[in-house]
Amino acid sequence: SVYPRADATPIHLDLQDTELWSRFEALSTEMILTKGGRRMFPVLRVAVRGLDPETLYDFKLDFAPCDNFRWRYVTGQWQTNGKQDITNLNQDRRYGVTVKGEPYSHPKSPNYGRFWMSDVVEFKNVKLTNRPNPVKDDHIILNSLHKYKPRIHILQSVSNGQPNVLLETFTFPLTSFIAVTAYQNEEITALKIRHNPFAKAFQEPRDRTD
Amino acid sequence: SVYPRADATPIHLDLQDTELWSRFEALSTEMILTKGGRRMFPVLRVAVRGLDPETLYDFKLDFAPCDNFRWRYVTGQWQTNGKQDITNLNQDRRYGVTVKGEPYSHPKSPNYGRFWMSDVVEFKNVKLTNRPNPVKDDHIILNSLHKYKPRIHILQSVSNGQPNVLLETFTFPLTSFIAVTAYQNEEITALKIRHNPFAKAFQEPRDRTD
DNA sequence: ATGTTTCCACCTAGGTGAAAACTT
DNA sequence: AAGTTTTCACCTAGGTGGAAACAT
Repeated sequence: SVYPRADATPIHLDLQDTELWSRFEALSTEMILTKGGRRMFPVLRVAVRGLDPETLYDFKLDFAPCDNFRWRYVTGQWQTNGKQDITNLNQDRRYGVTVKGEPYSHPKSPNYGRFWMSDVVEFKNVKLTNRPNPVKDDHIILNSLHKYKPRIHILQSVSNGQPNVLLETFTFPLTSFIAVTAYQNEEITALKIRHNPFAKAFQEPRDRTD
Repeated sequence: SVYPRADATPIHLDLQDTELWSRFEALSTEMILTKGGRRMFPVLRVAVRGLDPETLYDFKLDFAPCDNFRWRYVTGQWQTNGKQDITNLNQDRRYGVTVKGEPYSHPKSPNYGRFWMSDVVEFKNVKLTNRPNPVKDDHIILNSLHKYKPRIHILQSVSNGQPNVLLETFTFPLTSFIAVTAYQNEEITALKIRHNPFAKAFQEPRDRTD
């Protein structure tokens, strides 16, 4: 049995770190794919409002293709190949156009609205890969040199053998990116190194004004 | 509304690593308390059977006092002080005799029976402390030189504002221990160093027969 | 030519018991 | 004397981009 929403408050997700995302977006964000799976940086983080505190939800993440092109980086610019490439798309009954495989389920799913709203929800452990059949369920398969936008799906968790109910899907245009196996734009590399603590080995000392 | 159990299958928890626990138990197990919280070693791990796959459960862990004594280690033996010490006990309406504070909630709670039964449930991140008011909710307060036995509580997660229903409590006598701020029995220290990978710095090379 | 894979040094993050300092 | 607290070197575990090797 599905719990009806207690009220008509709209569900609202506030993307965090918008200033950082904007700096990447201004350069065209790139995300690395590896066989073993690579985390996203920046991490997709959202503050949540408008859930029923006592209802159970799943949070899921996937990546919708922004277009049907293959992209290339030439003379400092991202360009499309000109021709469409639809071999990597498929249609999912539940979520619409997306990529192969299941969406990534936030590891705290299922949980109550009260929990999801109590702190920023972050997808820091999802890993992007180009391996066709990843071993772990925290891996999402993407195609290199294709452009994607992250989507968060909120489902009402009903169980009792019934499929969960998709309540709403949120997309975050500011966080769209081109998947790559090696960084193309060296300004992107520099921005990753500057802000990702795990890349500290590559930081050069910098003055305090930036 | 509470889901009735689908059948009368008894819930069953199988303690894992019983051989290792036995070796500690034979020496009287000790667990370290620190201000910042210390993990247990060995880790409490159980295989679960008999849950309804589609019903939602919480798994909780706490520590029941084995007695009302304060213990001391003299001339290679653990002895009671002789006098009772009841200042550190209190009574909890839901769980019976236990220690101060809330039980530790397994971080995957709430989840479906199907999930809990799909793999061994391990409480590797719970931390034992003697700090009166721990900052984190993964800390459990114990009293040094007192003896405890771990208990796992299985609750049916109902939410909708109602309190969860305690279905059953399991105790694991083989895993009982005396809480200490420094190891007393050097054979316990040696056994910890031999089997805990984080203590590898203190391992001496040993032959392959043990 | 273009794109991918592997291996690596160098980090983050945090779990060990030892030993010395401290408390009562 | 007995027990606690702090600091530390040394680990586990795993996330970075670079660079060279590899593939097509």
